[in-house]
Amino acid sequence: MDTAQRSLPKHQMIWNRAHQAPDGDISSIETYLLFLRVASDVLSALQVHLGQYGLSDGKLAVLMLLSEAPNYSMTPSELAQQAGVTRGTITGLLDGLERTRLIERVVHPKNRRMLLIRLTPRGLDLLNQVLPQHFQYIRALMANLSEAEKQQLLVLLGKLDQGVVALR
Amino acid sequence: MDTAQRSLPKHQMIWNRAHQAPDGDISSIETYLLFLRVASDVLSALQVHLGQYGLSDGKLAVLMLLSEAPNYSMTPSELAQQAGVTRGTITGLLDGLERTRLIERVVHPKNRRMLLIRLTPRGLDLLNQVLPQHFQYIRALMANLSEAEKQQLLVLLGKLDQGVVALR
DNA sequence: TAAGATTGAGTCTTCAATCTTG
DNA sequence: CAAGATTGAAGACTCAATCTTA
Repeated sequence: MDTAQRSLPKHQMIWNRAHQAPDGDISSIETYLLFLRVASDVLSALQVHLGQYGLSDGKLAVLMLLSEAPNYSMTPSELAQQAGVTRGTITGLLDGLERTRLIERVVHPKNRRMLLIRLTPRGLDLLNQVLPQHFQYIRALMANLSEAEKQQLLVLLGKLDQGVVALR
Repeated sequence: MDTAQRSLPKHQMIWNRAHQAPDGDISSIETYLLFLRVASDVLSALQVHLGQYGLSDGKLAVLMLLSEAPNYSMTPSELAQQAGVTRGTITGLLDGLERTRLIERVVHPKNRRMLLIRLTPRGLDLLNQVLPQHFQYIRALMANLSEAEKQQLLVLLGKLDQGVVALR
């Protein structure tokens, strides 16, 4: 069976071109295109899932990071670095989280250039409500894979990631 | 070896919580988190790669779709549907592509509600320059996977995608 | 000068509202 | 009214410029 049959028309085009190309390496392209499609499906499903709680991936990350920080507090820069986004992005996420009272911005006692971001009780409550649901969501998503298949997938994803890293 | 060790701090947090949870299903969560990380790595690498030509994933899709259309022409709605984005998004992509003269908007001869988007010679040239490079890029990305591993990955991705579809 | 945070411009995406034409 | 395209508002992201404080 030809997996590319189920692809988007835009992928079908690449597919056609690859067949015409001198050194097409069809299986790499087929696998890559399927990966792209599954990745964007998984990502957009996650967005929908978290959207039900008014959260995004980035916002959830901020909440989780704060929940394990001493005093439920960190600076914006620390959050940016640990969540893997820029400081500019963190500013935007914090604006949203502050608007819904899930975090507070307080002045840093030691250094007036910095802020301390503190998880509010309301934020902690939401997190404790969301996380179990989130685990269940992940379990449902992976339900079609056996234990052995998950281990396989782990290995293969590792190799793919090595390829990405090598191109950086 | 523990793959989660290489994860972002934000993933480490989920990881900790999962271990505390009553029914953690650790391997599902571990696999899901690695998938998320590899997916965003692959997607952002693609963005960087296409950015070198002033293109994005969506813009490349538009160019490819047009390159195989009769007369190098399609309507915005057709493009939206086949590229898998909304009509609003297409308007924005076309604005960008028109600014750099890769496409033109011409009035539809049959129906004045519609436009015809036509690939310019310049657009076709760029596409013919980009595509071979793109294939080579994909080949490099997948270089760590053997033929058998690519086939395995194809199967596993299919199962993961079934999980996503089931949740919709 | 440098570090921390914010703001502004720009991209890509969505959805809802609007305008034109059928 | 319905269909096609655009626009506007909003979120999430980047990078570069700016403002404040050290």
